[in-house]
Amino acid sequence: MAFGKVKFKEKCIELLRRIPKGRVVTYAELARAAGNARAARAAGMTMHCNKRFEEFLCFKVVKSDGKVGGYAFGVREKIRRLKRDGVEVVKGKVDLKKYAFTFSC
DNA sequence: TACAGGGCCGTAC
DNA sequence: CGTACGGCCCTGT
Repeated sequence: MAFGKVKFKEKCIELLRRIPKGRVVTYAELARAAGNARAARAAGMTMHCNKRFEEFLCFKVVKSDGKVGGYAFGVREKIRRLKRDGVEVVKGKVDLKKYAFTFSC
């Protein structure tokens, strides 16, 4: 809302765009990179509300447990996009050990 | 300014 | 491994 501060939302977008192909990040990591490690919840909701990101990169964001979580267009679509990106999704979950990406890297 | 919603997280049992 | 509880945060009206 404020104009002076960098919106958490905008920050998330920037981060999402930095995610390499075939990689995913957790809401926690995203929120953390955005500035607040505890804003994981808000991070996901923020995207959902906007659901108009550059290319709906929100599909690259999953839960800390590896579950794909939710998606504005449906989990089904989210999984499809992840697979198309090279991320293997099994039982609605992703191997964070393989695809988890950190902005600190 | 205040309220409520929400795609969550981490811990505990 | 699954469910349950509480807590933290951001955005929109």
